[in-house]
Amino acid sequence: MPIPLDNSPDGQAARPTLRTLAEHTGLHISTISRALRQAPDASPTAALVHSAAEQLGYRRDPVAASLRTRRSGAIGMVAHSLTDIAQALIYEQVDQVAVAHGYDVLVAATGDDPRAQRRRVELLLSRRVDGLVIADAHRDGEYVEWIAALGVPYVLVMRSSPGHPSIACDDYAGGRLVGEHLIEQGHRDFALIAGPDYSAVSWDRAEGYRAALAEHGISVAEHLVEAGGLHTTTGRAGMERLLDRRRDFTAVFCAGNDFAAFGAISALKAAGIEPGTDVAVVGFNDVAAAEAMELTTVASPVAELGQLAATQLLAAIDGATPTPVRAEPSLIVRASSATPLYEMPRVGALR
Amino acid sequence: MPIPLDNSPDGQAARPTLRTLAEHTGLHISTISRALRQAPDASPTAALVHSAAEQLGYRRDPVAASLRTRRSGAIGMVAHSLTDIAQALIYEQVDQVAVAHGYDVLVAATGDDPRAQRRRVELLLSRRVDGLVIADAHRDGEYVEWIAALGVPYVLVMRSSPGHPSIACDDYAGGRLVGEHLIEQGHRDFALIAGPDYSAVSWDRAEGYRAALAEHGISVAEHLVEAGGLHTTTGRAGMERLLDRRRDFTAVFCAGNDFAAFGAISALKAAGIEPGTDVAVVGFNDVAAAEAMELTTVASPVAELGQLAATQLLAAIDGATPTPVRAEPSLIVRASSATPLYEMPRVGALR
DNA sequence: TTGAAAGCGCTAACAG
DNA sequence: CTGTTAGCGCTTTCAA
Repeated sequence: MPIPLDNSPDGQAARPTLRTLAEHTGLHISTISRALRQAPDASPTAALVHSAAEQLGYRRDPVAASLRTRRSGAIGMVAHSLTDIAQALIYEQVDQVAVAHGYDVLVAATGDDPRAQRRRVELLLSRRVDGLVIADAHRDGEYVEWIAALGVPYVLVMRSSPGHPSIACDDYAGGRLVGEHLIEQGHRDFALIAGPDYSAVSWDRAEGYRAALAEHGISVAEHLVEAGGLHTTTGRAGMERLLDRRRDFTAVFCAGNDFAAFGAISALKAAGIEPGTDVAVVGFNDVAAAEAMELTTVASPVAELGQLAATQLLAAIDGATPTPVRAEPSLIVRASSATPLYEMPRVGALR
Repeated sequence: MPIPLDNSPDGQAARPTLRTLAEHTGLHISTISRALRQAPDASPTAALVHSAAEQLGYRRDPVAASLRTRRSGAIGMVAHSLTDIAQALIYEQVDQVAVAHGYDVLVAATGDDPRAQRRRVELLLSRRVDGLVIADAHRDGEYVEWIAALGVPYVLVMRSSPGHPSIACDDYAGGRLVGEHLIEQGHRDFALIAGPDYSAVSWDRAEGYRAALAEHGISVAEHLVEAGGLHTTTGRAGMERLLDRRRDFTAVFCAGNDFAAFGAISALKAAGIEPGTDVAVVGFNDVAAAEAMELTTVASPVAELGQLAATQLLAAIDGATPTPVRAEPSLIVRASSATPLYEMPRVGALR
C-alpha cells in the first residue's frame, strides 16, 4: 500500500526528503531527523517515523548530511592499480567490511605515479571521505608523510613505511622462504627479478632472499639482478634482459609479484628454456592463476589483510590507534621450482 | 608567497571557501563563484579571482556544489568484480577518460548478485552520480530495465541486453572463431565449459561456437557441457565434473573467460592430461597471463570498450543518444590448442 | 520530547 | 558585470 509520491513537473517521481516525511506525519522536520537516527523501537515517534520512511521509500541523502556533519560515511582507498588482482581483492574486502559497518568505499588508482597519488587523494578528500586506506605507499616517505600530515585517519595496507600504521605481510620472511627453498632444492646460481624500487615490499623480499642465500655463503651476482615491475609485460622484459647476458643461473625469484613471474616464464619459454626443468621460477602472492601455472610462490593472506585494514581504519575513525600487523607468509611449492639435476649443463654453459 | 590561512581553533588549517576568497578580494561571494567557472583570462575579475584562489589553495567543494546543482561531476560504474581483470581494466579506462573530462568515477562491485546490484546502484545514485556505466548486466532484462526506468543516463559495457545501449564485443562471432579454429585443427569431439547463464555474453559465445560446429554437422553432446563461471575455481570445478564422466572429447571451449580456462587447465593437469597435447583448451579475453599460460583465446578490445563506454556516457549526460557498438574479436592461437594427432587414442577411450 | 532557526558551501534566479 | 537573496537536504544548537 504505497502512498503515492509527489511528482515533479516532468513526471519523474520526486525523491522523498525529510520535508516529505514531515508533511506526511505532521511532525517537524528536525524531529524526523532525530527519530531516524534512533532505533525504530526507541519510542512511539521513532516507530511512526520509521514506518512512514519505509512506506515512502525515503533514503537519506548522504551528500546533504555530509555537508552539515563534515563526515561522509565513506572511506577512501587508493590503490596503485585495480588491474593488480591482489589490490582488487583488498578493495573488495575493504568494501565488504566497510559496508557491514554502514560505510561506503570510494577507490582511486594512481599507477604509482606521485602526482596522481596526490591528485587522487585530494579527490577522495574533496568527496569528504572519513579515512583513507593506502595501498600504494612508496619507500621514500614523502607521500606517506604528506598523508599523515593531512590529519585524516589512515592505514597502509600491503605496503609499509616505517613509523606509519600498516597491515602487511612479513615480506622479508617471505623472501627468506624463497631463498631457503631454492637452496634446499640444490640451486647454487641465483638471479633476481626485482619489483619496482619505490616499493618497500619488493625491497624487503629481496633482502630476505639475499639473507637466506648469504647464510650459505652465496650471493646474487650483480649482473643477475634486473627490474621486473608488477606486471606480466615488465616481468617478461626483465627476464629478456637477463637472458641477453650470460645465462649462468638456475633459479630466479620474481620479487614483484606472480604476474612478473608469469612474464618471466613467458620469456623463458620463448627462449626455449623450460621453467621448472631448466630454470626454477618463484613468484609472490599466490594469485588464483598461479596454480594453473604451476608456479611456486609465497602466499600472503591478502584477503585477511584487506579486512584487517578496513577494521583498523574504522576503529581509527572512532578514535582508536591502529596497531601495525605483520602477517606470516607461507611457501607454496609447485612444479616451477622442481629440483634441478644440478650436474646437468647449466643454462649458462650454453654461452 | 602564500598568504597565511585562517586557522581553526584546533590548529588545523581551515580549508578556504568562497567566503574566504570574497574577504580577500573584496568581491561578493557570488561573483567569485561565477568568475571561478570562467577561464582565468575571460575578464580582469576572473583573472584576479583565479590568482587569489591559487594563492589561498582554494579547491571547490564538490559535495556542496552537487547539493545545489543536483549534479555531482561524478559517474558511477558497477562491475561484477574488480577481481576480474577485464572489468578492472574497463574501470581504469573509464576512469582515465572521465578524469580527462573533469569527472570522477565511483565504482562498486556486485558479485552479480541481483540484490547487491540494486543496493550498489542506489548507493551510487545517493552519491549523486550523473550517469552509470553498467558492466554487470544480466541476460534477463530485469536489472537493466530497472536501471533504464531510473531516468539516469547509462550505458552497458562488456555485456549487452537487447534494446539497451551497449558497448561490447561481438561474442557470437568470437564463439564462431573458436569453433572454426578447433575444427580446422582436426578436432571432432567437443566439450563446452559455459559461463554463468545469467550472462548474455557467455551465452552468445556458446551459440557461436555451436553454430560453427553445426556447419560441419557436429554438435556438442549434452553430457559434455558444464558450467564454469568466471573464476579459476569455478572453471576448475567445471572441468572436474566433465572428467568425472566419459572423457570422450579432445577440445573444450571455456566460454566464461580466461580464468575459467586456467582453472580447467589446472584440473586437466591434476588428472594427468596434458592441455594442448591431449586436449585443446580455448579461453576468452586474452588477459595478460594467457600468454605465459600459452592459452589460445579470443582477444576482445577490452580497453577500447572501456574508453568508448566512458565517452558515450559522457555524451549521453550532455544529451546525446548512445550508439551501440559491437567490436570485432580476433583469435589468438597459442600452444593450448595445438593440432592433435587425431588418430591417437582419444582421452575418452581410457574409460 | 519536540519545535524553531541557523547554517554547512555552493549556485542560480533576479535585480540593479 | 555585480550584488542580493533564496535554497539544495540535512543536522544541531537552543528554547519551550
